[in-house]
Amino acid sequence: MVRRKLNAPTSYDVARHCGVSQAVVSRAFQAVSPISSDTRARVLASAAALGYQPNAVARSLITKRSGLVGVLLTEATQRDTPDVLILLAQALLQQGLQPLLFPCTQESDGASALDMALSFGVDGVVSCVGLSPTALSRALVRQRPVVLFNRHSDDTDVPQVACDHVSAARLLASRLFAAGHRRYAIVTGPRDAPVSTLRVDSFMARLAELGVSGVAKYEGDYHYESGHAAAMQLLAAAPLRAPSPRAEVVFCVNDAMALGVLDAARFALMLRVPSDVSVVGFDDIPAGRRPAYLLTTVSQPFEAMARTAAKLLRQQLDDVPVPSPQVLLAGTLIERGSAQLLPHSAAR
Amino acid sequence: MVRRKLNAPTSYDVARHCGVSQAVVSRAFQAVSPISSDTRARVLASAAALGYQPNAVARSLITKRSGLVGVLLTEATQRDTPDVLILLAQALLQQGLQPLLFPCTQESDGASALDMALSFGVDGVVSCVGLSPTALSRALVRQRPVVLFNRHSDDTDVPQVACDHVSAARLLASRLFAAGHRRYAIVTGPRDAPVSTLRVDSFMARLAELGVSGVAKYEGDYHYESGHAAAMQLLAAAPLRAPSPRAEVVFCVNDAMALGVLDAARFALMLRVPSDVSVVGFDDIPAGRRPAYLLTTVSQPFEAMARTAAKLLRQQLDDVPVPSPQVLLAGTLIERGSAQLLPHSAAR
DNA sequence: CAGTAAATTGAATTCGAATTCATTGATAAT
DNA sequence: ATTATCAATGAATTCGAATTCAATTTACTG
Repeated sequence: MVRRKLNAPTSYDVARHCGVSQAVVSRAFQAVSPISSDTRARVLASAAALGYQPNAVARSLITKRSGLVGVLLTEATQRDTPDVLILLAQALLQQGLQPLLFPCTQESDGASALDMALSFGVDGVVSCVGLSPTALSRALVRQRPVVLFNRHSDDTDVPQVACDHVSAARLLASRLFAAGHRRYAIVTGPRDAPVSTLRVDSFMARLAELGVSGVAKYEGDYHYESGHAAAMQLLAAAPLRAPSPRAEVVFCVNDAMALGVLDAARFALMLRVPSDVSVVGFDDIPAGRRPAYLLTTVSQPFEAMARTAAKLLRQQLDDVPVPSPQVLLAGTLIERGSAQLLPHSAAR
Repeated sequence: MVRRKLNAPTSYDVARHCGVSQAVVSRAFQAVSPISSDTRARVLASAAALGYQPNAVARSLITKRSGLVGVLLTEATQRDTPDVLILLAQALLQQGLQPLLFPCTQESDGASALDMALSFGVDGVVSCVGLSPTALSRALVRQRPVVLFNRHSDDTDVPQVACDHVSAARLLASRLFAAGHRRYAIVTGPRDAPVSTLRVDSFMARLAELGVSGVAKYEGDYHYESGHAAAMQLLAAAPLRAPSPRAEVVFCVNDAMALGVLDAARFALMLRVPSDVSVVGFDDIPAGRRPAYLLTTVSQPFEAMARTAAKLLRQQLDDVPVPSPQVLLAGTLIERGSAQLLPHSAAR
């Protein structure tokens, strides 16, 4: 029986076709290896004729390098910042790494996703999911670098790339204060969302430094609807309590909720934005850029973050020492119509 | 020297620890295999103690099954319908398949991405990218099933899952006609975008059947801005040519452009929607649902499509014959404020 | 032209789990 | 008691490419 077409040709098939040994075929496909350029050309010609491509599985079994990178992400990552995934994928690809996806339903699934990724032989991991120290160490012990993406770990040896939520939130607070605002409300994310907590706490801390107190809080869930609901409560027409007149500014920890607040304010509460109330968000989602919203917000530098994460991974894989593994990239304040960030006098 | 911690424990380590042979360890990790439940328990205990997990690379070398599925997608897929990727990923995961991503810059990169995927040992492929017959056959010859996602191939043996763009576009045309509209304009996607062509042609064909002619066309590029530009030209205040008064309806082949049309109409041209002009889109992106837009559109059943694609793949991998591999799933017309789809009398 | 260094090549081994096949032990049937 | 049957186990082989090491060829030196 002739070799059944079913299986892809192997290096032995090429070797036979070309009249050399299998070892030579293998060498022909490596950048640097002891082989004459003449032989290499002949081998590559045979390979092309047979439609041979090296089997990545067999290769990675012996080299312990697969070229695969596990990408751990939550549904939330994908829903709130859909760009992240494709930007990460492209950045990894540019470093010659294939992204292998591990969507986690829960933030707590991270550990098992990581183990799964390791069993698939990934060379490293980019995690948009929080990872426990023990889970992390399982990867690190096996020399599988992990880069945290917009997640924090107390282990300072683990490279992290994140938007500088703290500075951005503080700057936002400073600017709003400078623009004259004194009464604030905040729409937070879920209680256990680390990024939300970070943004809220930093914003509040800065306000406190500036002497602002009595900030109203509403716990949202990152979705548009909860922003809408928050506005209905926070900005209700008749303030129930005398000491808390309506907020002048609503800071939402993400844009989706900010859009909900905007719509509720305008269409349900008949408030004008920004004259009656200002609204600021965080993330710079496309919808917020449109004339219908013109949301003032903070843009996260996802592209730079993705590139940095991929580069950090590449460096660690190449055993290049990573000097300062904790990279915080500054977000950009984007002033549109929904809130003014500078005093009138300061605006040109 | 003790076994260096570097490498993960292997089945031999477990075998030694447990006092059995490597073959037994292997068997303990398979669902059906000749092994006593007692031995299996002991092996699994040892495995847990050592932190052993079967090495998926070695396994797939011998079994020729990796549990990996190549997901081919273009940047456009990700940009225009970001949900698709995560829905696909989750659907595949539910079938026990890990998505390995291959983002293609060009629609024409599909073939090389497919080859790459094959060399990584994927069990099958879901392609959101068009694939040439020769590329397709390379996969099929090796028994790697391919499912096309929202792409068409003339090869009727290749399973395809898609939104029924034709029916949806025709229905949209019928409904708009029934609502009394007679003057139409269309904002298309790029000339070579297959999905755009399909939607436009079907819409036009139905209009032609209904006796409508003189439909204005504008070639957009799927982006918000081109919708805006299209509206500025199509709906310009002073109609330049007598025989083409302003369109009553603008059909955009995707929502992003429809939002551009809406904003241009309202904010730049000071037209009221839908009384001066109606706007319909296609895709049902989140932004179109918000009070600021209320876009009438067609929703693609991405979740069902993703589930179907994953199931089709699973079935083929399990050698279950796939009866009718071409699955068209109906889109849903969603009437919001930007266009009326039924005659007043028909509306309850 | 002998003699050594350098460049190529091939045979054999390796990676880790799955699987075949022969063997052992136990149970059931006669 | 004795053979037939079956379940459980282990030794050895396999998957396909990379790599080590020895063998061979080629090139160069004095």
